[in-house]
Amino acid sequence: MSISLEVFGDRWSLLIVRDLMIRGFRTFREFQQSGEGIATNILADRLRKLETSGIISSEQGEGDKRKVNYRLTRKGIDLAPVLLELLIWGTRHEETDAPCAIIEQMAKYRREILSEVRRRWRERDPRPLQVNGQWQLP
Amino acid sequence: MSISLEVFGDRWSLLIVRDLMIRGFRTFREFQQSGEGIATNILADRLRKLETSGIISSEQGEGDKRKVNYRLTRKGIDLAPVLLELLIWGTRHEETDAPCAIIEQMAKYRREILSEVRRRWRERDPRPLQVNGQWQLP
DNA sequence: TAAAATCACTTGCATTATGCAAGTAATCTT
DNA sequence: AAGATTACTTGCATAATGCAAGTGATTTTA
Repeated sequence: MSISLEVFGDRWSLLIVRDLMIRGFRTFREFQQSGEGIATNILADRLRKLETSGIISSEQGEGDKRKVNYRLTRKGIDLAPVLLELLIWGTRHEETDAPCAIIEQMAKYRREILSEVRRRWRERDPRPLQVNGQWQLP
Repeated sequence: MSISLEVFGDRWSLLIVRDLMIRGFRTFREFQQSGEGIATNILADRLRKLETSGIISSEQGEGDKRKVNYRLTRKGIDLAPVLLELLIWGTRHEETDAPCAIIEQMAKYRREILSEVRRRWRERDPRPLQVNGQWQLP
């Protein structure tokens, strides 16, 4: 009934979740340089809040100990259907340059996309699922 | 690919959309008194922005000319799948007091809920679809 | 039919959040 | 050993939000 404000009441949090889920981001640096233009203090704050609310987790990078790897939790990856519907909606109503075929494809292959999102999460596959608008399905 | 910031980058807009979609809200007053605690200036601003971005429309109330009736546009009602997935997610992960049965029911009856949401929108049926957590399906 | 109430807002101001640039500590590379 | 990289923090200006009160158009009440 209520809507989680820690993810949806904020300008940046959902973008972070999306980048973890489909762009394969892992580190602070990747978020910072992604071109969205989030300030580093805000990024740090949002990562902290997402962790506090159980949507992401963090662990020190193995190998390079400076790095911190962020990852969606189970609760976080369960946002996949929400995000997918949102992307379909956005593609349908916002992007004027998206061909109808792509929209229909996304809607048609919901299941396949979702199962691939989940597979990559489970197996910690870091490859981005969407590369300039194209879904990388198996 | 991108996420609409006029709806999802903000604390209030999505709540307004939800209230239009499943609580059957129509007027300024209803939003204001809904208990969420939105300030009237912010409410006015968000309604204006949602209208500007084509998600809601407004018209003068017939009968009482003081009233303004807000309504989702086609673009707005197309957010139904997003919102439903979000409610399912929220019920599953936030509300500790929600029985599993209700979650399963929501997930199972996606289609029915969506088609009822759309029917009520088409026919301008003002009854709330959810009354204290219970879906009012036909 | 005049006064009070209702409705959808607006205005002014204090508080809070955000953005920006610079800085820091730990680790890693050269 | 010096410089670069990483994940942040800090200080401060700017923008957004919240609060209380006010406005004008209508509608209801006495």
